[in-house]
Amino acid sequence: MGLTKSEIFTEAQNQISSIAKVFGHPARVAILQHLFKTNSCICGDLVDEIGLAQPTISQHLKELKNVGLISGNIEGTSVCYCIDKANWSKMKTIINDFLNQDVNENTNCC
Amino acid sequence: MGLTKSEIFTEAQNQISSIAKVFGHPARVAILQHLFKTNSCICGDLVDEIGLAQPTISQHLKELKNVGLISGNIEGTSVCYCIDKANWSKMKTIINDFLNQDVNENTNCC
DNA sequence: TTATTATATTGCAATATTACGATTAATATG
DNA sequence: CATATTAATCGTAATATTGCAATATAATAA
Repeated sequence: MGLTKSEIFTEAQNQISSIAKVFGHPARVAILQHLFKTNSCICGDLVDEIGLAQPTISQHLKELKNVGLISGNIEGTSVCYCIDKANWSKMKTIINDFLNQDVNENTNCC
Repeated sequence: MGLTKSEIFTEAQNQISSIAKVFGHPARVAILQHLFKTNSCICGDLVDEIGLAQPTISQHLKELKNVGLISGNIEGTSVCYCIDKANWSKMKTIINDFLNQDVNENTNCC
């Protein structure tokens, strides 16, 4: 197997998990933090910042692009990446709604 | 390869990603939602609720236990699971701090 | 045109994850 | 005790992910 049975889950459950999955690798967390920290578009210096090979960084950037969290603008021979603010907000709402669930103190048994 | 290079990332980055990784599968999202919804401990009926085999559910529960998000109490021949509220709160803070980063509007270029 | 530079893609090896049947361990119940 | 019930563990097959060398592509510079 090794194949997630997405069909048996709700769209919301699949959405939450696919967003979370993207955050589930330290390189992608580091890339996002760097994009936030510099407050501007970042190109190839991510390879120097993070200690991974260029194709590996490129692959992680692609995954971040696929879920829409970042976008890239071509600037001469380099590409300029930055956070997609609108999608970041949407995503934040989805994750927050999930995290802010609360257990009912009364009926809990452990 | 296939081995994440955790050594090159900060402890915080690794912590964020390992929490997110747990949410990165719809079955675990569904399990947590069910534990919240029922407001009480759930045992083997997770297997009926979610459409996965018993060993698979057991494996996902183990991962949730490993990061401390749930705990299980043995009750006769069955096991009673519930959200670990204290750890859930701690985790929520860590993820929220990451999600609430904001880009500086002024210096953004895309 | 021919470099040069920067990023993407391909291909592949190593490892991880998902899922489940079979089995085991522990506790109930007759 | 024998047997059912419940959940964990083991073993394994299928697929996914991570990482990188090699190569391709695209844009600019000389």
